[in-house]
Amino acid sequence: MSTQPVQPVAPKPEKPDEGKNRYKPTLNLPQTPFPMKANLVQNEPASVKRWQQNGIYKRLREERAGRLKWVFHDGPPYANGSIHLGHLMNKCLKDLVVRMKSMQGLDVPYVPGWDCHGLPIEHKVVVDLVESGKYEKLRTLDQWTRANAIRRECQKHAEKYVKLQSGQMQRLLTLGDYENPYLTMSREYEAATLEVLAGLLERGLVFRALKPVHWSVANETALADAELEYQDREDVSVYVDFEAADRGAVYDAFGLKEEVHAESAEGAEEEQESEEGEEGSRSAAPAPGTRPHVTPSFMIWTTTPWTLPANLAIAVNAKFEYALVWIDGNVAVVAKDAVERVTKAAKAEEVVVLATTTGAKLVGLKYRHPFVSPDKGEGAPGGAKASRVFTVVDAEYVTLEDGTGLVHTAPGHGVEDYQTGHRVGLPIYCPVKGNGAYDETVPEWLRGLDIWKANDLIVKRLRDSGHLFFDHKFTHSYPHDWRSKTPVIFRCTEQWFVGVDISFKAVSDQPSWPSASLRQRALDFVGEWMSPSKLDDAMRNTKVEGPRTATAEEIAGTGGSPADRMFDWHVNNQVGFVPEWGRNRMRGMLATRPDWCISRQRAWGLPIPAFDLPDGTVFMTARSCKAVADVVRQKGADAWFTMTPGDLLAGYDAASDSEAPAALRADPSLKAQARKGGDILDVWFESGSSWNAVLRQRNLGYPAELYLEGSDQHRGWFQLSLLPALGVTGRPPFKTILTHGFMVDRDGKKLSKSRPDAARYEVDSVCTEFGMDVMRWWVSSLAYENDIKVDVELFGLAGEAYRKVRNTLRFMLSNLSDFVAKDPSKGCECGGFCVPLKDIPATSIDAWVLGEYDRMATAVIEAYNRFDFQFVNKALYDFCNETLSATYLGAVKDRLYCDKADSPRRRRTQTVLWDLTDGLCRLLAPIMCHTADEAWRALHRCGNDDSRCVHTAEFVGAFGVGADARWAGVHEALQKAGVAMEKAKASLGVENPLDAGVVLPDPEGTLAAFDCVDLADLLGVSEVTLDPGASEARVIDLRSRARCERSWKRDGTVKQRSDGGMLSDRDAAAVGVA
RNA sequence: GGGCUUGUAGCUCAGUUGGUAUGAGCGCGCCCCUGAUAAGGGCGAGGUCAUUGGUUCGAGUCCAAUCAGGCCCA
Repeated sequence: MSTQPVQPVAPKPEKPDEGKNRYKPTLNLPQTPFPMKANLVQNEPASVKRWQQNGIYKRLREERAGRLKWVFHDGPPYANGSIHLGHLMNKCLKDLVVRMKSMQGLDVPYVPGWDCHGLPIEHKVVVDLVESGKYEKLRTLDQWTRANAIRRECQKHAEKYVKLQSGQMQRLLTLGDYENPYLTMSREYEAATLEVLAGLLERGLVFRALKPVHWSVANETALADAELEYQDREDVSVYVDFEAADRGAVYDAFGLKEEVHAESAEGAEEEQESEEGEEGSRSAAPAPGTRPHVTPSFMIWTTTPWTLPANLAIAVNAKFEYALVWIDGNVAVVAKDAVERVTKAAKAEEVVVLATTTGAKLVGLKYRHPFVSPDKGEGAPGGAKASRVFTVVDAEYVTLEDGTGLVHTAPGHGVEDYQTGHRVGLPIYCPVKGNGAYDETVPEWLRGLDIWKANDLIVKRLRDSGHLFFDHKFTHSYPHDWRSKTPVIFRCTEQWFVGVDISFKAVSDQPSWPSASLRQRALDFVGEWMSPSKLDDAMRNTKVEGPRTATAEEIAGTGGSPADRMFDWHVNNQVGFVPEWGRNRMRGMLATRPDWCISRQRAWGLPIPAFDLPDGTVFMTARSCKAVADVVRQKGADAWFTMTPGDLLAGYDAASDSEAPAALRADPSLKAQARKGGDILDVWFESGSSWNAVLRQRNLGYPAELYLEGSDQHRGWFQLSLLPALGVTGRPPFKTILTHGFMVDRDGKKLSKSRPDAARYEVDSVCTEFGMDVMRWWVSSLAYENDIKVDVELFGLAGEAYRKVRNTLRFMLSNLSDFVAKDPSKGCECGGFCVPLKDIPATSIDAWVLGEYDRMATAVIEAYNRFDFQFVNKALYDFCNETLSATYLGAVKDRLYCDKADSPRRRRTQTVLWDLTDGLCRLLAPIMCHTADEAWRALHRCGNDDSRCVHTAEFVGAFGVGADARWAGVHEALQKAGVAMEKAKASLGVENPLDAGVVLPDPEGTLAAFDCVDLADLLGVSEVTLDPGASEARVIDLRSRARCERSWKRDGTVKQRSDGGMLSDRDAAAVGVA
């Protein structure tokens, strides 16, 4: 225990004016049921419930029916797992857009949706089935029944997460048609997606081609990246010499001159004889810079010798330097920087670099395949021009980290190889069948052989023929099929594509369509980058266009006609981008994107309605696709798995379909013998069809005004919506694209799920710790176009700002407890205590604050319309903090408290407070939906049964009370006086402003037009007087003057009254004493 | 490695067509009020504008390179 003596606490000296509180009961002190503590955790869900019960979304749509339409379209999140902070921000930004447009009197439909198909769900479901042992049973079923069983499980999974996420998103206080969301797995949606596919087929944009995919030999199926497991595996690494077909050309490329001397003729003969190798005549290395009498080779490296039969090219990097090296009697081309590594590994003895050259010089040189002879019918059909001769090509992806800098290229067995093959016009050759055995196009000794067994055979063959420079076994990480645990291979399979460079085919209903390709059309609509000033001009000169359902003039009574201020990024028929640099980004991606592979070999998705005819032709036309779409609309995509081809095509008349295969047209009954294809559509095709499945199918309006997603969607949803929409409708599905950035941690690094405090960043957790209105305030404060830093500290900051705004509202409400308003928007002429706004003098402090509101609200609405929520946030905060809390409310406190309750001056101020609170709640409503509604309902005295709601109201852009233009000068003078007051504190010892008076200089007589009591109240002093002769503000110590016991002012009128109290004239009148 | 993009006070951000950083809010420090009170108000301190080089009479602003991040590709 402390032994320090306890100091007796001296009783506080009684203040001289003990009777200070004597008049307190006579004051009009603030009073309100609107609590300081928000208790958002309980109250927000209550608001959500009330909005749901009152059907706010539906009511809003009904009230706005006939107004100008503004269609926002939601990109579907994936129906898997709980939502995270990224969803929170994304959905809140969307909600801000929907609400702020709605509050400008526009009709803004918003249908939330979910992406339901796809691998992540199927994968999860199959893992669960395997773990529970049910999968083994499924294996015994046929392909279609098994798929159907898996699909049923997937559907249950998707439904579960749609429900979960829907609840979570509504907890974010977002407003939308949650009763009728769109699901990509619903029948109507699926049918609409197939109609998009049919539209593309009609224009001739869909085709079938080979593409390498990860292939499981064990299960004979294609695998997605998520289905790969990396395991260690021992393989053979081989360095193979591919002989040059024209030795002279190679030496020329290295700048080695033909040596002209006596033996040259003889030497030439020797060369011809030694074609098969010089193993017997190992000569000494020639001097560097001289041309050896040996045929050089291109040395490649591979760890998959089984792909060598499919070799169609050697790739080099044009930028690298390559060496011509003498290695123990052979001459090989190897990247200069790889020479030492390669020869050391092979323990070569004599290594001499004879010359070097750039990769660019090697491009176009010819080489011979070591064992494939096209002239014997081996190899790719039409692959080699002459016997065994192939070409060296350039490829940027060639590196020096492994191998020789020369890359064995088999377009049928690798993604990069495929792209290179595509680029230089090689066939996509894959001599390996689905079961992992070679087909009939390989050399005889390999035919029918399993590729893994062929590895050793090929190595032996190369060694025997002298083409093997070096080989060794090594262990590396290699992809395996997650289910069978067997190694996967790259294998070309037939896939469906949407071609981006195909000219459009004319169709009957749009005969005049230009034939430009999808890529060209997309680039045209994305357009060129615009400088900020050019963009500004363009926007100024562009009038709003689109599917008007009402003219701007028809939007009556929307105060200040927001339509006049409508801000449209969509100009010159080009898509608008927010931020503008998105245009460049998208442009670059469109310019370089490959054809779109739209087929997948899975069960959980929308089937591609293609059929194999008995003669082996694959058949899918626009009309057959539509016929299946009709079936899907009735029965869902499951019909594909349960119905027969004949039934699926029952509504299809092949005889009248000019696109149908000839055999089918001749004999339409063949369709009964067709076999259903096993491919499903890429899920991106489904979400990329939402403009049709949602906007057009539900008659919401097309195109959408805005798509809003993360910037990753420039490649994803934006682009993959744009392409099909252009193919089918000829127009982009959106007028403007808005992108936001991604969340990073406090150090600007990518967020990791394993961060130690991850639990605090769960959506549920931030909702409980901070409340959604705080989180929404945080979202509105973000510079969302860049990376977004997330940190609980920042949420705390948002919480403080929230409390500031809340307290400002509370203070205003608390001063309206005795105020009865009668719809001030109609001029306050009927009953109530409202003072008509037109009666407010321009020089009054009330006119000033209304003028400030007009300025703020106008700027805020403009900022809303350019999606600059950060500006909105700041403007609203500053208005609450500076204009109201620090300035106006501080100044009018005295009259609110001390004036007689029904004095005209007090009622005037209350009128203004009422209007400000009402207007402010509306402007805040898109951001803090719960609190704005809570305050607005408190203002309007809504009881529990009253369904009125701020969210169906509209913004008040301006009250139109002109404030005197000289107010700016007044505030400047007051600012200076404030600084003088600070100084006076020290010099005069006046600490309480009410103990002071201020003499303001007024050389031009400007201030004389204003009420000195207003000025005194703004400064917080007891009295302001003017001095036209002064140049600086002067502070006067008024402590010798009597002080009003009620208002504490020393205004010079204070004297003893009939009740014995010291009161000023105003207070005496208010209390009713003489 | 490529395309797009970010880097201004401790923190979040303004900084218009190049012309001295009047920067703003929060936080921090000092003070006032106690009739907005787990509130309200006033004043003040804080920055070599990521680094380096260039263009210019003059650069946070234009150009180039570098460093550290982000998204999408490879």
